Amino acid sequence: MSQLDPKELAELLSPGLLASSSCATFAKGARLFSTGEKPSFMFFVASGEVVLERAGLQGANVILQRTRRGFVSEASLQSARYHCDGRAVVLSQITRIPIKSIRVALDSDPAFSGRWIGMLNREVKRLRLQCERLSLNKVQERLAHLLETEGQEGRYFLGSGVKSLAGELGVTHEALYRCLADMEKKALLLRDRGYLSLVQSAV
Amino acid sequence: MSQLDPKELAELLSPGLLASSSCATFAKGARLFSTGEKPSFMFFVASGEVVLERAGLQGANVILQRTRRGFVSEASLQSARYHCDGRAVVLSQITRIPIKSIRVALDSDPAFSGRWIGMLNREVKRLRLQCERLSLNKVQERLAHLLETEGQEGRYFLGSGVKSLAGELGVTHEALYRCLADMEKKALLLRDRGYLSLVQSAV
DNA sequence: AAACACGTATGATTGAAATCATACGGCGTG
DNA sequence: CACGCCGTATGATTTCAATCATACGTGTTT
Repeated sequence: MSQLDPKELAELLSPGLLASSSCATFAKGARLFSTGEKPSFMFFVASGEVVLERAGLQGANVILQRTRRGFVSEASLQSARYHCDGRAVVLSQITRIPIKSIRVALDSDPAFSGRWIGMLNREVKRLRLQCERLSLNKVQERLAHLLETEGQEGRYFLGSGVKSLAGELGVTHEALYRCLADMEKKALLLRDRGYLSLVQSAV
Repeated sequence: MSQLDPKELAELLSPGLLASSSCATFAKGARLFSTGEKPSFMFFVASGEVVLERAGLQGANVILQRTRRGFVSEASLQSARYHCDGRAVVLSQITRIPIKSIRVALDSDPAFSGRWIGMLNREVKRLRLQCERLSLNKVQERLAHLLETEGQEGRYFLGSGVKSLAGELGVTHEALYRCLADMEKKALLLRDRGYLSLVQSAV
């Protein structure tokens, strides 16, 4: 889930690891892995969008994470089984790196394992921010928080639609549509070709 | 924030690191660190309770994390500045490990850095679970999820009171009091000397 | 072309938690 | 001891999001 771009992926991995990795295309809706499977690859999303989801207690799927660029399920490195499903929600380019090779590299290449730790640290921070966001109780607050923390200068790309974003924010799509319409009407938000931009002094 | 007990701390650290670490007692309310400070220690909570908090947009403090046992703010390892406050909410025993020593050990001891990565992986998983929990929209669901995922066989220790737990669940203390009373009345929950236990078939 | 699925969008109703208010008991302190 | 502070606890009211319903446009499939 880290916010790495492909260039950063090359910087993170050692040349050997980069060589042992392969690319694959996943169609919209395709599974990367399923709950209970034994992890054998680390997945890096180069383009498209992948979600981690779990069946909720009442049957509704809960999105654990949504990744447009970066690693999916880093923790699978040391897990015997997946604890959630990984699925591409749009056509996605995925780099797959054998987990075995990563384990070897972590053991033998201190520089690489330092970079790996840095990636995990950033991920921990990101997740803490997401927890903070989900503990806000108004849709508008959550959206503003997302735009402030995840956007580039308050500008955020709405890749795979409002419904997907609603899931990430932990609200229904209806509530998010209303919130977007409200904020636009009040000139707190701009929508422009798939981008959301926060206008000054929006709370 | 990892769920390590003190024995696990000794297992995680190398002997040299363990030797360079020191213990300290923090009074209720005492600051471990403040936003903007330069990190110089890693803090491990041996007993008591520490929260990471940030001033919310409206002034109310948002709890990013609550730790009764385990590391606080692992990401400070590579951060120039703290991005939140660390505070003991009850009298706490804290082990402090110089960040410089940890950096040295990570560079020179592959076995240690492997254990460190494992700790970070567990933390990432824990945070994903917390996000999942916060995306549930009923208090009872969040509480049940907490007890199922964080408790020992559905048994969860209510260390520093209901108010603190309410903050962690992202609900008001009033709502949590009502939820506890309701569930007790319906015999879905047992409260016993500071422990919460889930009775079978509670959703 | 017709039928369909799906994302977008908005209206009406309901329900649950936030908010505001009040009260009680323990604990520490002047 | 009396006072205030804080956590606990519950009642009353408000508010906001969930839910249910409907409609429109687009792209795909038959």
